[in-house]
Amino acid sequence: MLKYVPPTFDEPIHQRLSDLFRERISSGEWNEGSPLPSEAELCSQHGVSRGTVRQALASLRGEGLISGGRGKPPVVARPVPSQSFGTFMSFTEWAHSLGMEPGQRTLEVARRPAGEELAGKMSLQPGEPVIQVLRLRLLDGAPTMVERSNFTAEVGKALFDFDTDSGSIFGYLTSLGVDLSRGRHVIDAVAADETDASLLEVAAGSPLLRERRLTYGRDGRILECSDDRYLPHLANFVIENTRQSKAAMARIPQVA
Amino acid sequence: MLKYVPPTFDEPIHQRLSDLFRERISSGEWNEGSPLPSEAELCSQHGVSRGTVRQALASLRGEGLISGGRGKPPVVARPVPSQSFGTFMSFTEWAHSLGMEPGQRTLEVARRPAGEELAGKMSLQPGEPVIQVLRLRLLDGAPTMVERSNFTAEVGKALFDFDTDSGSIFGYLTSLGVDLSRGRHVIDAVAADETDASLLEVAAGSPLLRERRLTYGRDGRILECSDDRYLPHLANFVIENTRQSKAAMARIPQVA
DNA sequence: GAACGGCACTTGTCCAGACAAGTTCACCCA
DNA sequence: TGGGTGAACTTGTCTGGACAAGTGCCGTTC
Repeated sequence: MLKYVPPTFDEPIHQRLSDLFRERISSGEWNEGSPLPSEAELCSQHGVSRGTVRQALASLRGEGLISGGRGKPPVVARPVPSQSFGTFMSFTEWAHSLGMEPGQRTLEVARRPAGEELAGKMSLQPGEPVIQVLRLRLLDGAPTMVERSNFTAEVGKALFDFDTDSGSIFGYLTSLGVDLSRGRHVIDAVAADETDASLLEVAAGSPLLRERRLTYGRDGRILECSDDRYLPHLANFVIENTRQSKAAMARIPQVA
Repeated sequence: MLKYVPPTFDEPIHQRLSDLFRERISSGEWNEGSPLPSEAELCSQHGVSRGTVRQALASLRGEGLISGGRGKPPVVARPVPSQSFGTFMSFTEWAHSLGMEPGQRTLEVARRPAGEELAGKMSLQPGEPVIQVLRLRLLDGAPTMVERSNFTAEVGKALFDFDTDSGSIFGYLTSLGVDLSRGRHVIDAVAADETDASLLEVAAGSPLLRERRLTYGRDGRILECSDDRYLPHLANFVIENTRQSKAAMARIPQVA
């Protein structure tokens, strides 16, 4: 075994290794179905103990990136659809990840007192002010989604200084240091109302794929409550699950 | 440290421990926000080495069930919505998990040659036989979902010996040793056609939440291709994601 | 040429130890 | 009484070792 290599950049070795292995997989250097180097080789190449290599590999196994059993090195598993927090939460970032041009047309930015229902959803008092934004979102110039967002006044006031036609509210708030930390998404279907129909250029009553989202800050407070309505032929949601790993998703009987 | 306890039931100790810990969390014995016993206590209680305890805890960390850092024992994290493979894949199992009565009415079980499109989806030759099942699914007697399933002939022929009005095809095939191993689900919205509308007792054109599923065997072959259409006020999908952990889900631009 | 057995190699499990980094509590001093 | 320091305790990281279970290849025998 080669000599001990101390951690650099304050990151533990096992994390650096797992990051490196992830990169090798995503770059195609280690491609689907191909075996990884043996543990002994990895220990030798990186000058670390077997336990450290195994810890890095365990992390990849937990993510479903590799699989295998005794006697043979692990192989790279089938890619599982997943998206980073930012790509999933931000339409703009999503469009860019597709190599498509995001667009937006703002219909309204308003400060209003929250009604009973909205206040309940956002854990606010009825009448408490919220900032509401209504936008049409486009992909490569095609109307794709109607977005109705409600932000707490504290967070949303910054939007009066932001050109909501320029792009991602998620990205802008994040750049201001707003810690948007967790999302909860409920997916269902609705009929296009008059506003939806007009903006999306479909008949009133057409089925739309609806995603209702609550976005939480680090302290668990709800910062955003939104309702996005997609043309279903332009956007879907895909998920995979296996016997070995639970999907962090559930089918629920009624709207929360 | 106490003496070595050999594994029983062919399951490694670390897995037995992580299963036990999961049970303690889901039963509420270790409830949200409360710290776990220290590693030293767990080692002592279970008569195992610290490495083994840490391996079990690492598994729970990877699932997001516990979190924490140096100097303090981990705490139980916020519950994340998730469902087991069986509960997500099987309407019957899902209903039972809700404490609701599942029901089904079979409209048809037929053996037919696969058309071009279906054959393509199922990696079959056009004209190759498939077994098609059309059923209405009910929750507590209320029409909830129209299910159109297509099985390979090899798997689906068993259904001619099964009373499809009695319950879960997924459960039945599994009991026959059919290894239904992985699912891929695409979620969108469609307008109810005449059949849907009539079965679900809604107006034609009403928005339905559609889940299209491919079910794979262990060897990666597609065994089932189905199209489930839910009344959106009776069933939704919920998912949560955080900056720390990717959701195994993606928004995609078009139907695969 | 095919089948079987043995051996070398591989991964999976579990143990033990050491050290670093972080937390908490008790005691002492101002 | 309050604040600071040190020690005990806790988790995180890394090392090394041993043994079991599984794989694959090579050699020998039929």
